[in-house]
Amino acid sequence: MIEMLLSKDLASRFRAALTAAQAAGELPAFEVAEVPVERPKQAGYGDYATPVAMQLARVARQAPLAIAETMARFLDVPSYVEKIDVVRPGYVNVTLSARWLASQVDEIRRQGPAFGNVELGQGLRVQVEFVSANPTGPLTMGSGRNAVIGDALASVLQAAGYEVEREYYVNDAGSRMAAFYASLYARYCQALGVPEQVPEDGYLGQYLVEMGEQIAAAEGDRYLHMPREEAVAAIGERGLAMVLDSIRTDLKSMGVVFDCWFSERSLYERGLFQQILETLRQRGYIEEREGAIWFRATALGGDKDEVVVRSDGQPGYFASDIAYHYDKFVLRSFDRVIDVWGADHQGHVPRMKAMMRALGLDPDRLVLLLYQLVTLRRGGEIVRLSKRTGDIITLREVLDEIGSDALRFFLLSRSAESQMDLDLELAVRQSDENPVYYVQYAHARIASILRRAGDLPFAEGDTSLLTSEAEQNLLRALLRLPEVVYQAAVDLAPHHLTYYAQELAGVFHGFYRDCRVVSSDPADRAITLARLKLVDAARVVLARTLNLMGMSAPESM
RNA sequence: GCCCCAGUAGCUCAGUGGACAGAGCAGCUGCCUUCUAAGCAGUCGGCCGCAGGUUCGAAUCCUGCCUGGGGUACCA
Repeated sequence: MIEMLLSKDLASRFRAALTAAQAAGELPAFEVAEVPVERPKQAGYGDYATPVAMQLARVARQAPLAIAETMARFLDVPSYVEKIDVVRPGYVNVTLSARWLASQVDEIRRQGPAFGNVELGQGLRVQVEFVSANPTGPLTMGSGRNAVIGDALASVLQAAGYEVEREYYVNDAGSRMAAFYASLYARYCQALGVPEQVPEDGYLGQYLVEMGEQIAAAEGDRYLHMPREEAVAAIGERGLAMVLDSIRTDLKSMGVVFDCWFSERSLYERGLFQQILETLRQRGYIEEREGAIWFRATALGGDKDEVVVRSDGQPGYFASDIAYHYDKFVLRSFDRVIDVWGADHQGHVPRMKAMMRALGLDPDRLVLLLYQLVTLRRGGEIVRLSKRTGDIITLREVLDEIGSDALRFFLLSRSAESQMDLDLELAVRQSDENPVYYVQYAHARIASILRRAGDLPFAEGDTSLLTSEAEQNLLRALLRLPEVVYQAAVDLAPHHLTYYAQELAGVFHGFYRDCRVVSSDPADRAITLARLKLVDAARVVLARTLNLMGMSAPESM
């Protein structure tokens, strides 16, 4: 069974201590809220601390220090704690027992790849829908950030005890696709020497020229003999399949694999959209105006109404979104859905929330996770991106240049709401100094030590020998993973993993400096076995951390 | 105009109510006979955009302003 997080356990013990002190008449009656337990930034203040006494000073009408002392006196001190200190303004500091810390080596090794899991989700079903780029061309760097955030978030939520499904929403309907089909048709014609213009709002990228040539080479001019509309549709289908195939390939080479590819078009083919539209109409959330059909978002807290069916009779993107989210929540009954969106879609958030209300669903079950866009530079020069004009840096190009591990780490290492600059020249030039190698190198070092150990029976190692500062620091760092997973899952912020990974690697490198592990001196046998066991536990934790980030854990570098 | 995100070390960014504000890169000084120097140790570097306010305590919360990015009713 997975143990409770120490910080949560301590919080409840502090709370119980306050209540007990009240019952004993040593503290006045007041509402005891949740007790904050934090990790002191400064060394020397222990492993955990609570400032709760300062917060209670006013309501308890006592000096913070007195409250802290009283609370400490009534505290049921758990076996993993070495000592409790009450200090200066009113902090209560908790120091973990060295012996208990060392004993966790066995616990980590016992849990293996499951170490780091926490019970937060309790089996709740969560869908993470991400990437979902229009299949009109190759994936861009923006989709790369989306993929990395979505995939790592899904992994973190799984580790936190949720039942997670990864989904890609294929926008295979609508006006953008029509423009794509017409553009590809034009390129196909041009490849055969037939003059045909790419439409005004079409896609100008070079990749479409190549696709047109490929189709011409494979099929000859047979599409030219069809009625034009039929030919555009047939070539479009073919182009869609080609693009989806390349998208799938690119994502797979980043280690991103989806459980479900959901077709937008299917929402219409199944009649689901028409059905939901009727439901909303009956509920009074639909009205016709200026020849279009509108969703009355303003009646449900939205900032403005939204067109569902345009005056030309074509359903807009929002029409699909309504049916799609009905399908997610009602037909597939996900408890929670997280849509990962670029910040350029932020304007839709209020209407999505309004839509949830219109469907009779709790808006909080839908989370729109927005990430700011990536600004690409080449040597300081901003590279403007547009799939339509064809001025793009593809995800594939960057992957080929710096590799999946480095790209994932880089794109994951900033919080979603922070805009980020990626200088392509720098990314390539600094690749040797990239933190990704720092972290992976620690894993390779561990593997090297374990190889050196040969068949030494370190499973027999006596962990109580692991008392030095370097060993204890490493133990503390290893035990932080569950807390990091917990926090990343609560905040929906997988970037915490990258900072933890660097810290863990740093602590390990320090341990490596201070502690010779494999000694040839027979007198050192006991400490060698104990340290090998610790190193093996470090391997487990570092590998899990890399795995959660979707990165490889190399045995050698 | 209005709405959203950001503004923290030379650069890229963590930290969003608690103890002297952190990391990586860049700069400077040292460390390889010994399990991988893609490493380690040290050092330099900050009116946390500006001005008020709330609080025992503010980079963190509130108000106003400045700067950058994004959005803003029939594109997605």
